Amino acid sequence: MKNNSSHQKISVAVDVLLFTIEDDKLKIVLVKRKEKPFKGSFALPGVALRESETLKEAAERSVRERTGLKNIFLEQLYTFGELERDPRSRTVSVTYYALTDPGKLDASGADDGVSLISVDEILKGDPELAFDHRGIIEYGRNRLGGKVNYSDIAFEFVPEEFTLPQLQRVYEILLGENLYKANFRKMISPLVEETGNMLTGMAHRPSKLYRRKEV
Amino acid sequence: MKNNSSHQKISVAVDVLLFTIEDDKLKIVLVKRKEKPFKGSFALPGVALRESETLKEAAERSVRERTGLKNIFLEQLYTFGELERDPRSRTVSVTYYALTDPGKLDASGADDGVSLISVDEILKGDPELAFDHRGIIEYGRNRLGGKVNYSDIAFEFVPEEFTLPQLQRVYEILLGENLYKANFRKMISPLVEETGNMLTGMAHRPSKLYRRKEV
DNA sequence: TCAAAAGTGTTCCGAATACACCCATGA
DNA sequence: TCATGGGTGTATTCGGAACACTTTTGA
Repeated sequence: MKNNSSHQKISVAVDVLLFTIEDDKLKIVLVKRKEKPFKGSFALPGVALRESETLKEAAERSVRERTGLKNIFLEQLYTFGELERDPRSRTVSVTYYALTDPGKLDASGADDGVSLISVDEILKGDPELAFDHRGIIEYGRNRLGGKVNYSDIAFEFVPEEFTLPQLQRVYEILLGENLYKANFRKMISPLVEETGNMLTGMAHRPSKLYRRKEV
Repeated sequence: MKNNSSHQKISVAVDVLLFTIEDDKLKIVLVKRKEKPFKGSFALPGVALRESETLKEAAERSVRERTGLKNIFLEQLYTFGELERDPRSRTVSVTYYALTDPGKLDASGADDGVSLISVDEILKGDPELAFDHRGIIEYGRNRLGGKVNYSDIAFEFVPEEFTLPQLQRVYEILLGENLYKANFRKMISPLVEETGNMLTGMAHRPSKLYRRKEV
């Protein structure tokens, strides 16, 4: 950190990867660009960092302005600073990833121009995204996969009350592999407690509802 | 990432945590500040990001300018953006951590004003550091501890040829706990191969020298 | 009464843990 | 010959992987 009297012509952006799971698929919130460059393409929701806000506050603002969501899980992902990432000017992008269950997202009243897109499809190249955002999403997707096993992020994708089969599907989608029911339950049971409610109405045995246990 | 025609008065710095292990202690390279603020205090070596360089290139430059080292292990750590971190101006600091064995560091001819300080001492509060650099080092130290177990970073702290007891000490220092010799060897043996050389001159049985095996 | 998915107990296996012992050197 | 640390084999424990089975509902 040197004294920087000469003036930097470098912009700082904060972009957010807002993930959710819907229809058994990992999806991400993208916005359609209304301006050049990449007009009409999908891009990550992002903001220019203001002098009066921290990085995390900027990320929260980005989420709030596009989706109305507040108080959701938000962690810094990585900072991207390649030279040609933004054709307009040299821009460093500090990225955050946010997680939510689709219920909250539906209820929050998102803007028009906000879409939920399958991450798998994006990584296959369809649709094409603005800037280097596909690469950023790929990086974030990998981080998610790694974090499932040694953190509690999976709980962020389900409502407060959830069934164990629901939670297991979250793990399976994030890990990209199927898990054995009995083993999953043994692994997860110290972290959850029954609410006493049941989820009924299915054409099979009802499942117990659980909540996350405070540890 | 919004069109940012209005001008940001935000500086981007790149600071580096250059760790090494010397005298059985984890140490970090610090520089003594010659200017206000925090004149005379130790600080992380850092540079102001230039328009023409990537973040990683800036980190490499920071290491090279202070220590002469090139081609060492370097990974992004975190980006710090609290409002009052730098009293001069709003500064976002993208941090990297670098690892090296002390032999390379000695041989590289570091500047005056460059010191190797014990990380444990710093975390205890002595010496006090400039800016929020103590907190940054604490964050980096924790990351190192976590990474030891699922990556190969320990090898970065030893020379190309090393003994298993040396490598075990690296693990122990990074983990902060002692390991069982036999178990450590079983864990590490798939990753190393004998060079055929021995380290002699000790008042006990000589130890075999190993190199990292390409996997 | 049957399909479908929820829910549970038990075995099996391999890796991490712990322990016990032998080996080669300098002094 | 002894202190010191290098080096190795084996028993034990624990958690994850795999399997087999029972339960409860709607249709």
